[in-house]
Amino acid sequence: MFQRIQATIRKIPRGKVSTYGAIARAAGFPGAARQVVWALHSSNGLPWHRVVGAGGEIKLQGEPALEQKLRLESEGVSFSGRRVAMKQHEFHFPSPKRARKSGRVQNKRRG
DNA sequence: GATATGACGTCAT
DNA sequence: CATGACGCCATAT
Repeated sequence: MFQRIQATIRKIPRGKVSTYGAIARAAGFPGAARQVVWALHSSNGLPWHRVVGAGGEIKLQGEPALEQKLRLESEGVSFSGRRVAMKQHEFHFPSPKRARKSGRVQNKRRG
């Protein structure tokens, strides 16, 4: 479980951020945003600072909140007041769509 | 099993 | 935008 979530969090590249819900979904646990938190609590080498709340809002408080903002800015992430510029840094996880190995296109329907 | 907790998300006021 | 309420799920006691 956490292993899956942690792996998902690690996929977040630098200069990008994601939300608890999105991570949970990408990990395969829609609605398990709280579990993402637990995964973060696990003292691992996870890029926790790249995880923010819905709308790019930093859910931390006090010093940790400042730390995350500092770390993100250090990666080139811009802020809109006290929130992350999601429109520029929201990381979209790769959809689990069956990848076509031979560059084969999917059944394209006449449009 | 029940209760309490937690870096959440969404809706209603 | 701020506050209140509910839903969600694993963990700890």
